[in-house]
Amino acid sequence: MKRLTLKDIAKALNLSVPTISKALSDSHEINKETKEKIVAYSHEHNYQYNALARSLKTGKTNIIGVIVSTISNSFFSQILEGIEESSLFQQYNIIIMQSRENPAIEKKCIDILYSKGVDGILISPVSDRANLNYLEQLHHSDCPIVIFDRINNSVNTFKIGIDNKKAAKRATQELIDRNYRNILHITGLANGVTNERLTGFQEALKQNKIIFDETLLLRCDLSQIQIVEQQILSKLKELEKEQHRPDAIFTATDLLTNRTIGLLAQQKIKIPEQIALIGFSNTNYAFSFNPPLTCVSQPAKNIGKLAFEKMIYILECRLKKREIVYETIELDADITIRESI
Amino acid sequence: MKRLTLKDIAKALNLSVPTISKALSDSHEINKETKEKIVAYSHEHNYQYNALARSLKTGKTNIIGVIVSTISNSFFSQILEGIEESSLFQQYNIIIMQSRENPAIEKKCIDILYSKGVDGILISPVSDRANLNYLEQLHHSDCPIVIFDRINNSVNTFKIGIDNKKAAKRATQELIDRNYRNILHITGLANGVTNERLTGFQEALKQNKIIFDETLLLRCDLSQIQIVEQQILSKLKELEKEQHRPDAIFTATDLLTNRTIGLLAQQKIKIPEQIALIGFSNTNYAFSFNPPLTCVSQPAKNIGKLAFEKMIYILECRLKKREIVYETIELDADITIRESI
DNA sequence: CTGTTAGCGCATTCAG
DNA sequence: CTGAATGCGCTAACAG
Repeated sequence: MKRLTLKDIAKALNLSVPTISKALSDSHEINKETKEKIVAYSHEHNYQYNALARSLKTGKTNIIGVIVSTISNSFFSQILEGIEESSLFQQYNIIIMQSRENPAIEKKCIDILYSKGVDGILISPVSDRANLNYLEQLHHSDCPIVIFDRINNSVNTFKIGIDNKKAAKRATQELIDRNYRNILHITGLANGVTNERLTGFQEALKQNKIIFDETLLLRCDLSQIQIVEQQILSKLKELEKEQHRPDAIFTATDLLTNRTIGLLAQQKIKIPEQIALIGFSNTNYAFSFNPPLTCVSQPAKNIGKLAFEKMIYILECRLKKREIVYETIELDADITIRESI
Repeated sequence: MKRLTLKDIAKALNLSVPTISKALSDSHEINKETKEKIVAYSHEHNYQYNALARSLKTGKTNIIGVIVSTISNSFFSQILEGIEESSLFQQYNIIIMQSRENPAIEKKCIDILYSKGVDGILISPVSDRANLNYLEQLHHSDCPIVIFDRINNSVNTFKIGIDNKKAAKRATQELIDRNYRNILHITGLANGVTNERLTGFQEALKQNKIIFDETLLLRCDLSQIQIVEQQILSKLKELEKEQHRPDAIFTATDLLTNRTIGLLAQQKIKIPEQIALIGFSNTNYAFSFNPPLTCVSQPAKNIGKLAFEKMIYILECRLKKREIVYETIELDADITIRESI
């Protein structure tokens, strides 16, 4: 069984191709009875229009490309769910690609999406530099870009994320309010998001007249889980040895929070009695942790939803030749108090 | 800046469109120097071929469609990661869609993917019936199908999943070996996968001469999380009241495992001292749970990888007009022993 | 109301 | 080695 085309239907019903096309798009130009005949036939034979041909003709694919670093990261998968949900609603589809924290792969993803003729690209960029010029250039030609999550850059478009500094500051303040003073901050290697969180952490300390202690800062290489665990463990041991055990830990990413809680359990260090823990975490599992985790969770699904909606807005404006005023939207992250601090 | 086409390049270099086309695909027909000139120009101006036009011409999109029920479910997001990884390797791209456990949406997803001209579809079908005839029909025409995860159906194609009965039987046996006898099985409403797990559970009981007790079976409506929690709670209370508290729980899905562990903590029921717990769980977080969770975890990423590879195999065979012998591959699920039983 | 013509961008004949 | 002609399936402009 080969794929049915307008031509096939036209031949079968002794009509012309454009007539079929118009009938199926419910044009008022077509006689009611012929229309019904055509619709009936095409339903019966399960006609599906060829989106490639249509897009080639119309210049519109109704596909939005999405680039994240890792699909299975729960933060991103929640964003993706938000995007997918909105896209369904708007008759759009999405192509998802993974940049794997690698600028070269990211470039390739962008190129592929562009060659597929996506109507726009939603992206959480790998780095603060790398492909940003390229994205800017695309955005100002025929492929609009909306940036989410990692919004600390100069691209002139819509950017949706959270106020990381503020969220980190609040989390730190929660610890300080409970009289924790020696707070170990565990974060990733330099990148926009974690840097902002570090700043928030430091500001909270300063505001409370606590002097920032370099030894209470650990930067982990997040690319390999074993290295992360090893780094955290040796930091804990180092501090232990110097009789400088922190009374609380603030972890800057989901992964770090997760591993830290597991490692503390393994070392039989009781949370929060011996060390308190607050962290960024976007899993639904935080309440099942040991103990139930107090955490900062980002409105991930909503970030996805907003990013998608802004894209649609751009596409509409361009269609109607309307001026666009870009904004950067920083949503608030929730702090959920449970039992770990 | 408008998109560059072959025509633009041809005009700029005073050559014809076919010459450019051939040069860029590195055809031996083209003179080395002209080729270099063309390649240089197209690089400099960042030419990206129009995949729509190419696909329309060649009849191949190099896109594989993937349909899962929910992207953010960690089991599926791991499968997706496996698929994406393999697809990158093979120069394919994937379009991911969510069926949301709804046959009507599933049908729509299939139609959209077909209309986009995907070269094939990987799917974890919503139900054991619903769209299976349709899938079978597509598979035998021009859009091959590979089924993963929910493979308990009669479609004649490659099917990749795990042996659910076997895995459930092993998990149950682990409990029995530790002398738990009153085991509560919490599962979803009827579907292929959970039914098989139930069968495995019952077989293990039978083999150990334990009589299956209807009151120790709870079927939850997984579509709403609140309902799930309420159902579990009232079951626990009911059993409590009848002085029939189970000594162990076996949960059949990731979601159920997660909520159960949280609820038990909330009710101050100690695991495993008061009730032991083993469950299907595909999160990386199991070891951070309260207590670290003994669980059955499926080789999700590998399921995705295999499903994709089988699809490529089908496409190759069809191209070379080779006979295909379909198989159903049931991978083994690992049981990781931690501290909850 | 229906049909004719044209062209989206590309790859694939086949001439020259 | 290069170019002219053709068509993938569809829609849009126009003619009848």
